[in-house]
Amino acid sequence: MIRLGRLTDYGIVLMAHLAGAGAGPHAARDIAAETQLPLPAVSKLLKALAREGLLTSSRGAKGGYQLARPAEQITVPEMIAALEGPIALTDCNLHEGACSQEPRCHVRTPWQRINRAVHDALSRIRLADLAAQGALGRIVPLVSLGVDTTGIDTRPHLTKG
Amino acid sequence: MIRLGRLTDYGIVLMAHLAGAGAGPHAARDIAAETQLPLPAVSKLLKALAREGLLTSSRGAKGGYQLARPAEQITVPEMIAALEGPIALTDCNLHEGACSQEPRCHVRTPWQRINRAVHDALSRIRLADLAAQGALGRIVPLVSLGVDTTGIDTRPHLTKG
DNA sequence: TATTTACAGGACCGGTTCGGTCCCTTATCG
DNA sequence: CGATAAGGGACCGAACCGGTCCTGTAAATA
Repeated sequence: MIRLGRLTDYGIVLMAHLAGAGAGPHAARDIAAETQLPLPAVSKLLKALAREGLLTSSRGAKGGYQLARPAEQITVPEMIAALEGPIALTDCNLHEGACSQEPRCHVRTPWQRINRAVHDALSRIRLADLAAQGALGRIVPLVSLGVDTTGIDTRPHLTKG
Repeated sequence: MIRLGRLTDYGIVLMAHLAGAGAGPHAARDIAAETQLPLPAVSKLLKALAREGLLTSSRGAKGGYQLARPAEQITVPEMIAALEGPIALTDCNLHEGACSQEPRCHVRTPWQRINRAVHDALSRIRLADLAAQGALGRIVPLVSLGVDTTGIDTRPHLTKG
């Protein structure tokens, strides 16, 4: 179902939290407490985000993490790429020659278009959009957003047989 | 990196193959041979696709599978949903109350928008587009499609530390 | 009607990945 | 110099996924 790893989800929550918080450095411990996420995971994620250049870190007492750029200049694919590597729905989009039958595959080129479509769609959403405090805690059913929910079954079907 | 399961990839290849092949029923055995995919996997996938209504099956001698609808009327999200369940990047997009901290989560609503963006982008691509024989075996570098390949690293970063 | 063909459904297994945790080192502030 | 906090790496258990096999059932043909 095209899932994102849970850690990646967490990571984006952390980024959104930092975007909403004040400017100074925020300690991993505090961030974990405020977002109610497990500290070790938060620590690992912040480290990765800093290594990839989305956050800046300062060590020592009074240290912590903060956004490397304003939230308006950070896109969703950037964050995903920082945590999971680049967006690639299939292997053959990534490694040339990963698939043994690339030469005879009719579907490879279209897959690249699909990949691009997803990437473009995500690129239009910026961190600032996620951090908007507007609907704090408001739970909106999918239907009201125009998402197609017909025939939704929730479970993968391959496992059924 | 937002991956699709390999079986799902296979499944779409199968669909594309059927879209390109003639109208009569095609046996799983033949399809496996023509696509060079392992028969057991092909069998499982065709079964699932038939159960979900994307293919029709006929049993017995001369039996096999064929598209339930013309390829122009089958979209990518339909196929993905048939094999992996509905498109949902995070759990909270699916099950109401799946996440313990839904009430205080600032990011849930934006995630739904992201999800919808992906879904819409994919909906514009139909099976007929994938089956187009035009560029048979042609390998096109990502760059020429306008895909952003800057700083691509290929590996997930979380595992690094 | 007997036989062959081919789908239907379920059970099973091994490997990989992922989520989660802990340790030690390094740098900064007071 | 001591307390604080990030940096980096190793490690483990559990879940998921890809892959395989076996038995049952329906249809067509001779």
